[in-house]
Amino acid sequence: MKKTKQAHNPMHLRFAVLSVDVALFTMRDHRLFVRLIAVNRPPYFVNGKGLPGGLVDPKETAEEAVKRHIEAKALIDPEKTYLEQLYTFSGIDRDPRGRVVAVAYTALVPWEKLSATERGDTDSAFWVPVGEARELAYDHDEILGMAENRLQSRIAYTTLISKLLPKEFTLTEMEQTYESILHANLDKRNFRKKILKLNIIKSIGRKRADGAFRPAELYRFAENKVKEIEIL
Amino acid sequence: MKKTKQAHNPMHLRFAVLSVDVALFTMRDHRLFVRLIAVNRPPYFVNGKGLPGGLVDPKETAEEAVKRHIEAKALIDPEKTYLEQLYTFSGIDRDPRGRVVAVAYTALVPWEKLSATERGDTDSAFWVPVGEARELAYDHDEILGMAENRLQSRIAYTTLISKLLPKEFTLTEMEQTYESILHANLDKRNFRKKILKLNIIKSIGRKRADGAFRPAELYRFAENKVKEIEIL
DNA sequence: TCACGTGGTGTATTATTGACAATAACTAAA
DNA sequence: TTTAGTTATTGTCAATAATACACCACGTGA
Repeated sequence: MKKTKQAHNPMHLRFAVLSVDVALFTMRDHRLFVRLIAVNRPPYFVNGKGLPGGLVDPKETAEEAVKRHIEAKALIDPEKTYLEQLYTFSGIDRDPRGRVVAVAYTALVPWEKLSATERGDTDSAFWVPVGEARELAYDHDEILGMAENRLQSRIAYTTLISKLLPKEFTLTEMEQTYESILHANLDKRNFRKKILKLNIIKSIGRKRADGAFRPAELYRFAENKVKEIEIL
Repeated sequence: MKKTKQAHNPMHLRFAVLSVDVALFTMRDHRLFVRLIAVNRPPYFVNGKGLPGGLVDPKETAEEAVKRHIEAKALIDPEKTYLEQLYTFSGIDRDPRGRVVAVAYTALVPWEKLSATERGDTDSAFWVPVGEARELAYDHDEILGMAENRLQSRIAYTTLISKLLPKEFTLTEMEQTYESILHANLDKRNFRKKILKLNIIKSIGRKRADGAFRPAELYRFAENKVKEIEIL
């Protein structure tokens, strides 16, 4: 009888506050950074930090909400980012303000695509090396950890790395990006052989001179779409 | 000003109806089946079918809600199933009754674990071969399609198959399960070499006589946990 | 004991991986 | 112009893994 009564409640009496949170990553001189925002709500008054996020409006999808909050909270143009849904966190006490279910997203953006403002830090939004982003508000440590794990495994069997690299890049940059995310060293020769055989990137016939040494061949991704291929 | 006003609305005015849906799979004589339920709500009156699911209560997590609905709607003991979150669907018009956000799950259960009742079909809950489960209510075709895709890719690089096989199984059964899900033929000798080298299963030293022919060695999984290993 | 049907195994070939270091290209300073 | 300094680029060999492929083993029941 209890169950039946619940099941017959009008829908508007059943509600959950729905929110989105996003782990927005970029690769800044071979280190992975995440965009954090200041959290100044109880009980996170003192120097609180957390992932950008906020509520979902009744008339927007979760993805639209993420984009809106990336713009408003992270102060980054959402159109520059690549979004993937990560996981939905529905723990009852994950937010001290009440029942809030969060759909978490991972977002990637190449550092080179960002404007000077977007690269900068303010009191309310700032870039932090992933390794130093700890003790975040709510369950954001868990969300960030899951985002990092997922990123690590997905770059190994998809072309996701293309969403962190600039349009034109060298093989050394590509290799360093992998090494930084995977916390591993790759063999230069074997890496090049493997990547070139996959036909996911193509030389654009130009070189980049970056100092007093041999310039590196520039490449770009053959497709814009993220494909599922065994890379490493 | 509009944005500011929204942002300051009290939380209880921002709501979404949160629901869960589940693609519950089992492997019944080498074919993948999914559990469907009758859907008799407008506009799905005539012979409507859909995935089991329902609303999330304010005091339960999404996973608890899935388990509750697996029991109540699919008429299967949820403790027998293995659950994985699939994706959250937040399309504004996905449910004609109003705004309903769905957290979709995949559930797996070995056919051998089910009771006679659970194996049976009623008017309101029944097993259907995955290939024949089409034209479902709401966006359940999309959810089921995504669940099937995810299952296909995850059995290739995790030990997920263990959640579809009975406790004790033969190598032939294991191979047929892979073949059925992947819609592919595997080489018997190479399959056995590969699986045995991975050390994910161990012989239990007994055989199963299944007819007038040589009995097959029985195996069981070494670990209960689903591990991420390259299998195929 | 033999016919039947499934279970179980080995080998040879090819493809892939992984470990390894020398030369090329360019700049700037002597 | 020569040289020193720095990064870019390339190939070989050995080991391992992947693939293709066919026969005997084992148990049952006629």
